[in-house]
Amino acid sequence: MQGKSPMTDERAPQPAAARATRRPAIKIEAFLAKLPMFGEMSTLEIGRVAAGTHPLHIEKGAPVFHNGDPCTGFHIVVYGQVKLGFTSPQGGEKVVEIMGPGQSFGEALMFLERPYIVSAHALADTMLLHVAKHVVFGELDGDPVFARKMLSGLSLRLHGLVRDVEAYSLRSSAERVIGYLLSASANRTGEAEPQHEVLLSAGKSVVASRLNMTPEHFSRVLHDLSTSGLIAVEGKTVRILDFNRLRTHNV
Amino acid sequence: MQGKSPMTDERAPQPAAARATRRPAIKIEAFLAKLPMFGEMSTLEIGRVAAGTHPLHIEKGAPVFHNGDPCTGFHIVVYGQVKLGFTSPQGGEKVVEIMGPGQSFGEALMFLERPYIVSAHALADTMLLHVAKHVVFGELDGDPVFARKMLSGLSLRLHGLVRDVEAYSLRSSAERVIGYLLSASANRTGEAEPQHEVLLSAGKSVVASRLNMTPEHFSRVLHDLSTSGLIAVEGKTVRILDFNRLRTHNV
DNA sequence: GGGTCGACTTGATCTCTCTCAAGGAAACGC
DNA sequence: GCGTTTCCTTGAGAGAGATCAAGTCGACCC
Repeated sequence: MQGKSPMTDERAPQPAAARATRRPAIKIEAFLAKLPMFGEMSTLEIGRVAAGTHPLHIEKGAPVFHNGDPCTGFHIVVYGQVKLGFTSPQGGEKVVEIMGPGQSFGEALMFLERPYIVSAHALADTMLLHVAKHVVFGELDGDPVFARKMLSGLSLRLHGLVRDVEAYSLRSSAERVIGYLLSASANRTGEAEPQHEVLLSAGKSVVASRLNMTPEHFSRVLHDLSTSGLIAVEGKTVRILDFNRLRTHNV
Repeated sequence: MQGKSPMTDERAPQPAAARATRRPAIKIEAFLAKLPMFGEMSTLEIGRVAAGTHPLHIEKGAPVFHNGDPCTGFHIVVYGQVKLGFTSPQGGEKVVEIMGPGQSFGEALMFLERPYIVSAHALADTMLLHVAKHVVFGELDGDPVFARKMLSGLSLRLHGLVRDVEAYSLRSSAERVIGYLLSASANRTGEAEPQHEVLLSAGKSVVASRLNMTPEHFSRVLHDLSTSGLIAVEGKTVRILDFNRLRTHNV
């Protein structure tokens, strides 16, 4: 669920002082070239894309954009973390996705030429790249490989969303929590052993909202799973004690 | 929510006898050319696409594909109606989308090269066109306009799904029903007056599942709205009596 | 016409999850 | 160190919606 960071790891934050004073002066071209989306582009193309790109530094808690803002391109996370979510008129919030380094968001809206329907906020001090719409459209015209990658990217997002809809509709909260833990523990780099230690990708309230439940209920589910000896929770770290029983746990 | 039919209207079913004996021998090229997706293609291109297309007739209730089946292309509804949904191991079902004439489904899976995660069943006697994957991939390479349309199509689907997630998470069932009625009543052809009569796009149980609620509960909500004088239900027809009060109805 | 089948409605009850309200506990600032 | 703030946990109660079980209605079929 969490992308692999090509530049930095949000899980090992630098001291606040370093963050505030020395912002890593990244090489945009080099960064872009490592992303799957631009993976097979020529240096010429990468250069053109980089020219239409500008960096954004967003402080923890600050918005990247709001529901209703016009969309002028899409964003890529360099370091830090961004949450995408809705706010209901009554004050409720629902987190749709948590994006980490190397992940991008806002492509779909860009193609639709509509304003955003979600808002985005930084969960940590974050650096983003904003890629202007016209650059993407320009490259799309001459580069079928890029078009294919873009299509794959959107399809993947769509696939994930459909899975979410399934989870929200057909699974109980406990099942969603278990699913989250198992997928977070899955080794991203291949078929290897799943990790026994899982680090929650954000604060518990945010994860709870992502899983469509209240923080209170999330806390209780975690507690129940601990009591049953399936996991052990310590802060943001969850140790999975029994994969098999966790997978087959009834509610 | 329901696409406009370029060929026929599923809401005015022909007599069963006619359906069974005379299947309209449609001209594939002409049909494809009317779809937004292929709208600006040359006759040459349309011809190539048509050559990679084959028609499917699915009886009411029969499956188009199942969860887990490999994906060899995507489908377009010519006439009839198809529901996309999950089935839970415990027997529950959740309808994700109801597709009518002119609408297509399965593109995302095609780009991902993964098996289906939903299943598709015909809700009426239905004709589909199956467009082979390789044809799409071929045209994509040489036709940036087509690529753009494909990207728009996927983005639109993504957008709809995000809206669904918002509705499931932040809105009550009554609000979802109201939202469904209002969007079904919206005049698709422009900014004109909304329709006062809405025809449910499928049987009530299917619509209920689409809205993430049980048939019983859907029935009760409809009943309540009727009692409040906001709508009048007669079979599959819902007459909207008071748009303003319906829009602002509290729960 | 009566029978059967499927779709819908209505009622009674249950339960999962949310809400509200406090109480800890770790993180941050000074 | 100590207060303050923010985050998380725990408890008690309420509510939206699900489930289970009949019952009604209309369409279709001999």
